[in-house]
Amino acid sequence: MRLATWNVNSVRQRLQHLARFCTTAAPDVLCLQETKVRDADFPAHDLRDLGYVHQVVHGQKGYNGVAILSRIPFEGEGTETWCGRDDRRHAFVRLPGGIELHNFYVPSGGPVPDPERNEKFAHKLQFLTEMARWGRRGRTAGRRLVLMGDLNVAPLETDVWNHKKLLRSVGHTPVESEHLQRALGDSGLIDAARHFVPPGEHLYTWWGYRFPRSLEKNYGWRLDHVWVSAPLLPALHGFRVVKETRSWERPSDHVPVVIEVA
DNA sequence: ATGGCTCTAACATAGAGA
Repeated sequence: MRLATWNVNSVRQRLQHLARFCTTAAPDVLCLQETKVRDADFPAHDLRDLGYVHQVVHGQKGYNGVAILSRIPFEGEGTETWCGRDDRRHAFVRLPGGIELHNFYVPSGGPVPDPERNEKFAHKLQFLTEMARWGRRGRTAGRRLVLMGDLNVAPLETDVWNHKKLLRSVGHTPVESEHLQRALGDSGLIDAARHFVPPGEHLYTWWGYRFPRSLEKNYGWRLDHVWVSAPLLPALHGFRVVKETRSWERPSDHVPVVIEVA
């Protein structure tokens, strides 16, 4: 079974790219973030035509929004809200074989990495704290679980193109990295990317629009993550960042991440 | 210290992304 995650930065703007990606990479299940559309306007038919007839859609007008698209029937599905808000940032399904798949979109955190001065940064830290608590509740022990999505934190030095330069930039501050690593550690989940790509090697999934020629200069960040539980690790056979989508015409700033689970 | 670019909502520009 092939699972993918992709922050598409508007599902309606990215339909051609989704068709191209799904035709070539052929994921069985695809987690989307930043769909930016209310459920009534979600392009369900276009995605059904690509073979993704099973869909969990959890969106809102203009911002946020997650969806899980699948060729494989779900055995269960749901959504959750976080930090006492109605933001659409989390959906999950149960797949055949008892695999629990969670799709997350963590808040970006605004421009200033100070929770006293920036409410969005405080919200981000609170979200990561709630994630750590959520993962701890015996949710992962002995279970076949995959957590994937745009977690909006690049926790390792090699997860950004210039560690020293970006230490005070939101997404790579020590407090965010600590929060993310705590959520990972407390959950007992394994960072699938770093299972395949050693921590000493640079690895990115996002190249910003605003920095001139960020892709050509490879000024990237690893913001999109896949975590798997220990019982699934023997079945985890492949990991790939599909960087080429970033050079397609009018791309998302994020690229897909794909794993294979036997 | 700031903005760079892209998208949405709604029709000119402002907010969000990270």
